[in-house]
Amino acid sequence: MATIADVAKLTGLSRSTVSRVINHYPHVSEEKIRLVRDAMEQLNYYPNASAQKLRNQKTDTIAVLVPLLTNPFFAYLLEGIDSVATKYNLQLLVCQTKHDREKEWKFLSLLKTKQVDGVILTAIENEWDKLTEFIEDGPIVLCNEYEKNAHVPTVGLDQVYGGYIGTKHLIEKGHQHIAHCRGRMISELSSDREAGFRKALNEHGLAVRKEWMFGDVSDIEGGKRAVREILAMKERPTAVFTGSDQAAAGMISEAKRHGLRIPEDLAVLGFDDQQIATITDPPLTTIKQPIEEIGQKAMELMIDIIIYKKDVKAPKIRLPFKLIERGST
Amino acid sequence: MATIADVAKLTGLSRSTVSRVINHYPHVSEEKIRLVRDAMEQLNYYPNASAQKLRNQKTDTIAVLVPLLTNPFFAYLLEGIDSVATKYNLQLLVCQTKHDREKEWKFLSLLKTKQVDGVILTAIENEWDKLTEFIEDGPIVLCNEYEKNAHVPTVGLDQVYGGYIGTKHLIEKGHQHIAHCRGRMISELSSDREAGFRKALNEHGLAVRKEWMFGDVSDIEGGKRAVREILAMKERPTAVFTGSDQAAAGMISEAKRHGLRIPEDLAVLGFDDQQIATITDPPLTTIKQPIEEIGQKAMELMIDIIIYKKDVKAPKIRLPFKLIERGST
DNA sequence: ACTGAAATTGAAATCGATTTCAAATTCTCA
DNA sequence: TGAGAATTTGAAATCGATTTCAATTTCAGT
Repeated sequence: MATIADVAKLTGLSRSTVSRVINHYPHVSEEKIRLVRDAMEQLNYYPNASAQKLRNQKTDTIAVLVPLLTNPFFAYLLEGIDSVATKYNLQLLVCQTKHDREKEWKFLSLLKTKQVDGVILTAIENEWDKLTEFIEDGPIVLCNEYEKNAHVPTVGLDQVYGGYIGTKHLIEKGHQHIAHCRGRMISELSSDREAGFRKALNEHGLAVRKEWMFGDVSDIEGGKRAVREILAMKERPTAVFTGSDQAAAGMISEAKRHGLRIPEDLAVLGFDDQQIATITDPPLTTIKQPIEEIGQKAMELMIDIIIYKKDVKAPKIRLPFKLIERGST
Repeated sequence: MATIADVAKLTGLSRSTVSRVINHYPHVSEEKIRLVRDAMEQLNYYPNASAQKLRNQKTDTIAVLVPLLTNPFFAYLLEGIDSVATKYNLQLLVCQTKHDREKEWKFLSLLKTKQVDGVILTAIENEWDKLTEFIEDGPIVLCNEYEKNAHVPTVGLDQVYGGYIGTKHLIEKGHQHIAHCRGRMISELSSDREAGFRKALNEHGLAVRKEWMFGDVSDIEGGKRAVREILAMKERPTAVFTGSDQAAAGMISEAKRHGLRIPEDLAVLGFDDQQIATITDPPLTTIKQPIEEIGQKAMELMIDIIIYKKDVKAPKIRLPFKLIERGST
């Protein structure tokens, strides 16, 4: 492998001058520039990235922690993050936590070893108090999932309100018996959404039935499982408000398989408005989250911090969302 | 930031000894080990990754090039790759090409700058001849997509045979008018599958109708589009063999929306056996690819090369697959 | 107590770039 | 023409680790 010293030797110049050419510094004569360029070509020289990172004290790499690569929600979030990263020539180190606290911890340690310039979290596995120590090691941006007392930039939605309008929609459709499938129990996002759900029921004098509250439902299989539980009940809900289109699609499929009609026997409301929402039968009524925008915004904040060195403080950015009515409710 | 020199100074030892402790070398006295450990803790010291990479001449990072993060097929491929990478403590630099030749080129150049120890390709955008120059810069492993005369380790399926048995299944179901939706035109994988399709038709004396051959169909939207084209035809196929479950799901949804019955009016055969295949109505008959295994195998080959320094040559590994009959055919 | 082997430790070189500082050269304009 | 400024270039320090080589100390077994 050719190094900068080889180029210097071949041209008869110093490493400094070669470096100046590589980095387009002014005050290098045209003649030497050409000389160096030719030598680099001839030697098939490429600067060693590790050496540059060491010297420049930055890596131009951002770690993105996602719980599950195969969950399309996070794929779209990544897509949003990637679209902005690409524009600024930043690399993405994709880290899958599989909801494992230790993995999350290990990945955050990339900040300590200066392997990345920043971390974007799309979920939170550990207690936030335990994660605060990493803040001094480099910028952390939170997106999608959030944490009320986290003093870091955050991008997300008003999930209480999301839960509220979704539930209200079902009530307005005439439902009195409404179930709720939430995501993980440790998720503040899910808890907020549930709070919105409860608020809507309360306002309309409807009771919250705890046997109709399902936890940890976040994919197709989870949706199917919930339906099976519902089918085993004497008293069944007539509508379900679900935390993701994946889960909702699983519910519709399983419910139909057991002879229920959607929405007559069971109305299903999704969340996200993913592609899958258009191919269920009937198509899903859902609350559209601007997933890619959430990712973009998060990466833009990161860029403000690490590239433009702005002091962004810890803004809590809330993006808008809306209900999209299709056939499932 | 504390460096190894700070630890050395605090302990009164040399950097060498500290380094030995960090790397668990033998021949360091218990006493000094404790001393160094304490100092590291006290100074909150973490070794600088860039410095280590520079010195060790390896990055423990693999670049994975995928065309599209939001395509679930590649998400599962990534999942397979990641599962093995995690086991060996390798980082994944995820690079989305968006089917762009220049991006692919740029990402492959990570090998030249020694930013990654190897590259896994899951698709190919440039002419293979143009990519061969990168082989000398570091190991390249091909998975999913392949290239007949590429002298690099490759993991995939016998797609000709896949196309053949899929088509044969439709023929055995009594269909005489069969359409085919393939992926990108530059994909050898897609071409092989199409070859299998043609072979099956030929063997049964059925003609290939070029207006029933759809190119570039690779997601839900593509499937819907193809159905709209079919509906506009005077002579319609009675069955479609599609290159992905995504596309097949889109077709079923759109066909039903226009009043076609599945499979009576239009039989749809998918490919991959993704989660979505179980929630369409009727559920999808499909050819199951062991997607995650493909990814795992590819990463295992990479590990044989970069960790175990095996001379793996350029094996072409072909994994098995099978047809899963559900309701759509 | 002595000898050869093993254990323990440190000084200095090295990985491959960038940047500072200063020296040498060229330019500008009174 | 000469002084001061601007341009051009290189030597050496630096980023933060690892490793080689050699020196010293300790150990095992007579």
